Amino acid sequence: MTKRLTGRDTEASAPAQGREAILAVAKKQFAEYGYHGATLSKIATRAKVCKANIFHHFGSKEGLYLAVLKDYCEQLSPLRGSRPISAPTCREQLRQFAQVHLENMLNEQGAVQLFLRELLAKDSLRKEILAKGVLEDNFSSLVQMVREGQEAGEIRPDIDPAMLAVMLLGADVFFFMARDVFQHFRDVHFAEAPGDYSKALSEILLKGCLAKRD
Amino acid sequence: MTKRLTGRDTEASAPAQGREAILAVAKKQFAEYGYHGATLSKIATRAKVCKANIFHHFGSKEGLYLAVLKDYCEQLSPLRGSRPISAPTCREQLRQFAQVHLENMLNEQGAVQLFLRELLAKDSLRKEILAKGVLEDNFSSLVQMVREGQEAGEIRPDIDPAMLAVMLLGADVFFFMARDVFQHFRDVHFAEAPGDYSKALSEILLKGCLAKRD
Amino acid sequence: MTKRLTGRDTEASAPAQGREAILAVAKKQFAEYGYHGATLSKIATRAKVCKANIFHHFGSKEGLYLAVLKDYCEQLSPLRGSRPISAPTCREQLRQFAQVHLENMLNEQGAVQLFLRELLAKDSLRKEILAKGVLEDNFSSLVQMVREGQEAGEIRPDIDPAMLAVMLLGADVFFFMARDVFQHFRDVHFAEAPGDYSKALSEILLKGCLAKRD
Amino acid sequence: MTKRLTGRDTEASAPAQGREAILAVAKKQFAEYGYHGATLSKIATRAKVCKANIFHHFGSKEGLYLAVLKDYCEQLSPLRGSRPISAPTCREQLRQFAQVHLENMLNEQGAVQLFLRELLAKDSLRKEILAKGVLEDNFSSLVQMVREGQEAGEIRPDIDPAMLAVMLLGADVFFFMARDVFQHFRDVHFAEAPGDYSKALSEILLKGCLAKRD
DNA sequence: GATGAATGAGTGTTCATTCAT
DNA sequence: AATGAATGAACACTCATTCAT
Repeated sequence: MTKRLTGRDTEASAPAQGREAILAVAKKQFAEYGYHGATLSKIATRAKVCKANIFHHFGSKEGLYLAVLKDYCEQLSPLRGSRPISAPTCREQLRQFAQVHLENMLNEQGAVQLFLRELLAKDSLRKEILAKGVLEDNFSSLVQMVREGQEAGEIRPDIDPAMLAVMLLGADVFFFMARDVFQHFRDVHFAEAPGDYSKALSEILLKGCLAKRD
Repeated sequence: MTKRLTGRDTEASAPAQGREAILAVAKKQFAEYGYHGATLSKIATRAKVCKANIFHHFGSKEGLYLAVLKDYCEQLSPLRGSRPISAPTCREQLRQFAQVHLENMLNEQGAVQLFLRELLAKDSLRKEILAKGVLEDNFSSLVQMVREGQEAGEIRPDIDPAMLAVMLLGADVFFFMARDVFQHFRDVHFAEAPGDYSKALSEILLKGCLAKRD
Repeated sequence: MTKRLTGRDTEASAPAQGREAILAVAKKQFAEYGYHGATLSKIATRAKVCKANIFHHFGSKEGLYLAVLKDYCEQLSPLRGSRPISAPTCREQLRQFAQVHLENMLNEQGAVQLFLRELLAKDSLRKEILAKGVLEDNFSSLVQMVREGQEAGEIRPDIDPAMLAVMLLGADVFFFMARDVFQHFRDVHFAEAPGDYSKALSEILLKGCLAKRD
Repeated sequence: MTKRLTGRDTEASAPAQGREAILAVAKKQFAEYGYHGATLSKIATRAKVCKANIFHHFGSKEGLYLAVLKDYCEQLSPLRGSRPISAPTCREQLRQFAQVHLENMLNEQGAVQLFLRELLAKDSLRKEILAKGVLEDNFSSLVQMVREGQEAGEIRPDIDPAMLAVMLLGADVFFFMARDVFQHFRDVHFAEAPGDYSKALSEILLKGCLAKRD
């Protein structure tokens, strides 16, 4: 009775309380400053809870970080299905995938930032488990997609499907990381237009850049 | 006469002294653990100098970090010319570039790790100045290369040169970041063969992945 | 029940705990060695608390110092009333004031030492706020006292009341500061007799030193 | 030949060099911040010399401080004679002394600040030796002056000459210390007029504040 | 006479963590 | 579930000092 209902807090940006408030703030902090750069004091302050309360809920900084990681995972995984890839031809599927994937990354900046940082770390403890879990989803979807395209005779059979997948994902990751810097390059016109970027990307992936020689 | 010969230090990884010793250790530590993860105590211990000496030479942790960044920059920039790209056709130049660029990244893992981490940070102070300086070198080389290919009629004129550059660099960056994870993907066969990766990469960039329809 | 009785701590100099223990030690240290001469390590050790605990309670060295200053203020202010000045004639009131004021200073050596040091500093931030608060109390009491004496025709009307106040307070301050040195002056006989000092002081203030010429 | 003549540097405020430059800066710093508040790094920087050079000339911080103290002493002692006290009557001599003494203090703020700080310290090592040396000069002059006045029947014989001396010096010391604070007291009109202060001071000392009763 | 490099002990401060309540 | 007090270890940084040149 004395306890307030906290059920609907997840919807919208209503100020969560207790455990959830901590988690929400921690996600931001870890994403922005990395594991070592983030501090429990700051997280506690911003979440308007006592520092000791963090330990009550998460046991340790490491524990909190893992909870953040897990939360980000759950937040990321279902997204792939948010706008289902469905098109008759493989080339069209790839175009859609390129578009949707980049959109998702930009919608989940915190999660992506954290994962990429994890990739750069040397621990390899969490790196394998987590990054693999997130990457593999997208990766095997793509590979499967390409394989079907090859079986349908649409994609060249001498193409390594994994290679294609890496190129698409890599282009998106690089865009995500360097978009701030791109804005200061005069040769770049797509810095603020992810849609155009995705289109041009899939175009080159499909047709290559060589002029047709006849 | 009274001065000790330190000549051979430059050659191998012989223990440098004073300022250089600190810088060398700091480069490793910052690359491995990031700015916040690295500690001056550890750096001092490993460099076999007094902690206070770091401040004598670099003023502050920030100062040391900037010196490291600057040093990595100078170490990275001239690399582009280390194995000069020279081939009659543009497609061959791109193939060479893909190869050399990835090799360079793998040879300078510390520098690259640091730069990528910097890209993920929010400072934008160092990000712009440094990442721009390093990225732009490779970037504009590539763009120029593609432009010439277009003028020679070798590359499709409707291709955005910057787009091609981003795809190539992005694929390399992504390979660099995720290679550890790749090793655990069964679909991936190039994880430990950067040479093959570069070849397949440029192949797709040039010809695309679509089957020829005639 | 489970809570320990701490009641008697206030009475004597029993070892206070936590915040109060720190404050008590800090007051001594700052008074004895000044702001820069005092160190938090020493304060923590003597207060038998962890150094970090000081920051938990006071935020910073500056914060602790200000708390000390504030505490000394409250300790000093009510003293004026401790032995209320009450006498029919103004001359008697002045005699009493001279006596009581010097006694108070000698009873609160720590506070006085700190205040005088603060007067010699250049901050002017704390100087104004604090010294003013403490000085003004005594100062305006004296001025008011003299004014009433003038209205009653007891004190010469051409006397500046503020001047008289400064002379009385100044003589006490100087005695406080130099009493150690006075002991080695053969001409001085009042060094260890503050009572005599106060008496002689008010005598001269009232009657002057000139021989009566008639 | 290669060495510049440094002889006349002492005159005027020409930028001294080496030892003298250090001493000049150290005097300011010690006076302003006290022994613990002043740092050799700052002194070295401001004197535009190497920190190690300070040790070359003065051996240690303590050594430098003592040199400063000695220098201030020499600077202060002869001042009493700068404007010789000479008047037929004792009362006039006292008036002159009050005036000259306060002037001297205000002209030598650094020295005075340092000495007063020393008086507040607990070392009593230097306190006795130095403060005594400086104080005693003024003190015994005054006492002697008063004694002669008493012998000449000008000063009341029941006055303790030391007491009169302490009151005069104390009033000046207090003015020196609190003059910044005085400016914010509405009752005080002499804060920026040391001349008036000295006059009023000697007036009260001589004649007292009581109204003439007949 | 003067400097730059180097140092050990110490500074104030912050860290993640624990505990009693 | 939540808090304030407390802690030890570590943090970046400054101190006065030394030494070879």
